[in-house]
Amino acid sequence: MSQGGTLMLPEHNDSLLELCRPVRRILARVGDKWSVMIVMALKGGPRRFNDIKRAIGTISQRMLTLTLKSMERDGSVKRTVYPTKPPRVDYELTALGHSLREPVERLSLWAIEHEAAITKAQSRFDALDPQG
Amino acid sequence: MSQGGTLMLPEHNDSLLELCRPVRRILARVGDKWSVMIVMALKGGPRRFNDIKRAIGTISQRMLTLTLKSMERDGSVKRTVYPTKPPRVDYELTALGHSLREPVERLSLWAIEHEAAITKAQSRFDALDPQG
DNA sequence: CTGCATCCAGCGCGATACTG
DNA sequence: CAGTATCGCGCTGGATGCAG
Repeated sequence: MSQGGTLMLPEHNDSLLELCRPVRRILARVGDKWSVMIVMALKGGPRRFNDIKRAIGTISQRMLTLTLKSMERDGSVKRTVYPTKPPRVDYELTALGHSLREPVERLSLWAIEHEAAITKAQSRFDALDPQG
Repeated sequence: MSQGGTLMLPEHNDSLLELCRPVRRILARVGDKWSVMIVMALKGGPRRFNDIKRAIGTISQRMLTLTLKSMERDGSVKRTVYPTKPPRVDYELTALGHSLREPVERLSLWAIEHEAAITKAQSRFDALDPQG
């Protein structure tokens, strides 16, 4: 679905807020500190653990492991172990993971487009409301 | 921008990950526990503080205040005080706030569409990996 | 190379009580 | 009705060390 034009969410009644729970669950995943970076890093195809780690640069090993595992649990990342020596583990987006890319990139574009406006609004706000 | 078809984010090189920082900042906002629910609640027009609170139902007064304030700071919510007695305060989405609705709803639709698949993937994963 | 366990600091957020 | 202040718990996430 989500064909061409209009979006089909209901108006602001309370049943809408019921819908928000799964949405929130997902957004919490996507909005956590690293998921989006990982989606981006895996955009071009399979990558190895330390390759991803280097690409992101500032992520700790712990958080990379944890985030990858929860994304694997969600079914958006596939983990493949090659029993070589030393071991090699590849991660890649599943179909579900790739389908997530589009809305995520849309939100990313929004963020990039409006970053300046937001920063400016914040400065203005902080000027009027010194440490409020 | 974000005209019709394809998205224009760069491929998975490292400069992309630079872009991720502002994106992450925004997603952290959007992905926090309440922002989306508030965007949804304000979708139809201005609402009063306790009206929003009732609509969401489970939000604490503290978090509603804090989230509204940070959204106001971001420039996505406008706060209007009517000096009546008792006081009345309306909150509404600004143009920026409304522009956020579209990508947020897109992600919401994704979440709704794929919730079942995700839940199923999680069950399957948990079955294979008992409390791992 | 990959990835788990442990320890620990910080803050997100809810509960509660109080003000104009 | 709208908003602030305080307290406390639990989770997030970084650092470090160990193991296959």
